[in-house]
Amino acid sequence: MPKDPPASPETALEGASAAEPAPASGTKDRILETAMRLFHEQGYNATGISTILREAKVNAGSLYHFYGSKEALLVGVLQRYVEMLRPIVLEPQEQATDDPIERVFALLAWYRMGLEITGCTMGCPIGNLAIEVGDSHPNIRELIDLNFRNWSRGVRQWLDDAGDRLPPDTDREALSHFILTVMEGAVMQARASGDLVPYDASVAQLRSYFDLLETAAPGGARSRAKVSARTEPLQ
Amino acid sequence: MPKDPPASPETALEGASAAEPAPASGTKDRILETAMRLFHEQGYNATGISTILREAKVNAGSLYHFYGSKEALLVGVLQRYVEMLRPIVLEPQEQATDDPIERVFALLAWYRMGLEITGCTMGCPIGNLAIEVGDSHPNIRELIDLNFRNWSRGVRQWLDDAGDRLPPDTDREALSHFILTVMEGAVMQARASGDLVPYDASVAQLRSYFDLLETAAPGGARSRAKVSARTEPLQ
DNA sequence: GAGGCATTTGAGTGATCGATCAAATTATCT
DNA sequence: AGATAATTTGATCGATCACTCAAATGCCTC
Repeated sequence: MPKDPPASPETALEGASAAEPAPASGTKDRILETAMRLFHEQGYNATGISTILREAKVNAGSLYHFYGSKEALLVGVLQRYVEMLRPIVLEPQEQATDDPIERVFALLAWYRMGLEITGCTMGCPIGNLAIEVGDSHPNIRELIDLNFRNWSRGVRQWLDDAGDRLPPDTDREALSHFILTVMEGAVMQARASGDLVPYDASVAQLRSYFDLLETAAPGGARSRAKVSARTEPLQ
Repeated sequence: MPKDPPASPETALEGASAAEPAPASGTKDRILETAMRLFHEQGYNATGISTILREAKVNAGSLYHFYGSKEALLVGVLQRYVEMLRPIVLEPQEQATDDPIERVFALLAWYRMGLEITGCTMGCPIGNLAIEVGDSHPNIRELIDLNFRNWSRGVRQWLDDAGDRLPPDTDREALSHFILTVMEGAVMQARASGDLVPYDASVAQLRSYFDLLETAAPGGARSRAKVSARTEPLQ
């Protein structure tokens, strides 16, 4: 059973503020968090500096004192996401369950919660930026890639932890990329359709894939309780 | 063996122009095709009307004679994509192979070609718009969704054609959404990483899933030639 | 409390945004 | 040819864009 209900994706961001020893102003953090929220809600290009200034209650000079340009602000946002990945995204799932494979699906359920709360309007902030500004400047693309690679590496650790529940020749590196692929693609489709049906369908297919993999693993076909009839070995 | 090499995703667009009885000007088409290309290359928000005007060699008044606003132009682009889906995207794969499941992977190989040609800088134009402008206005979201639903429906037809090569209780509707999910997510990751590795990894995992499904199908484990060791029933 | 540095103020920069419109031109039809 | 409609021209609109900067204010140390 779950140990601890993880915070929703949309409320989890605030929790990362008080981590550092409160370095003076707070203005810089307010700018960063406002930019993070607006970039997520509206996208990077659609978010004007003036909107950030208004919502963060900051003057233009202050923003440009801390961040030399809008792009530098984006870099700051992406660096923050790198910092937040483990404590906000991965660790809550590790708290939620000890089962390494269930952690994968707990993570997918966490993103589902983000979709549900926003009525399928806001997707993965990194994925959004990957598509909108992914190839504008090299260091930005690399920061987005870093977020993705860390995400996949975290999932990959879980897959490694699953041991012989997966077939020994399973390409766990590829499988971890695949899981990120499924999450991002499913979120995109949920936003386009305006409901969670395609998201749930994709997660269900991924679950079916894992069931088949576990059935094929040396651990045996009986390791999991509810394996659908179609995953039985030949009758 | 393949019957006919399908045109690449990046050159296929031009072929759809001469379909109609050449209705006068050509200006409208030139505007639409230029907008289609620029939205794909740069995104919707990052593309200025002035750029479209310059590259299409058209004056502002002409554009606004045909399209009342930038958003109306986007609607025109999305409608064009709806028209192009079957002749440009789906039918070439049906020409390429008769095997319904191989058509799925031929389609994925087609998108891979688009990534390869552009050096992993341009993704799926619909997916890009889904994320960037997906929830700006309802009719736009619906047009994007229409593109996705038609895409999935086409794939779903192939899955139906596969008959008993898939387990009878397979949720083919969900599986067709899943395939779109994998394509879009894999394209996103390829753009972020700047190479095709995560794309190929995701497609390989999807292939592995299909192998497992086919093995579990009543048609039997021996229907396909090269099934990896891990897909064997219990040893 | 004086000096020095970080931060904040907020008016203002030129550039570009999407969009407008009257006039000129071209095409279509009688 | 003449009338009517469709299309094209291109200057121009106000709004907003990302951004600058000199001056004012706060904060810390000595």
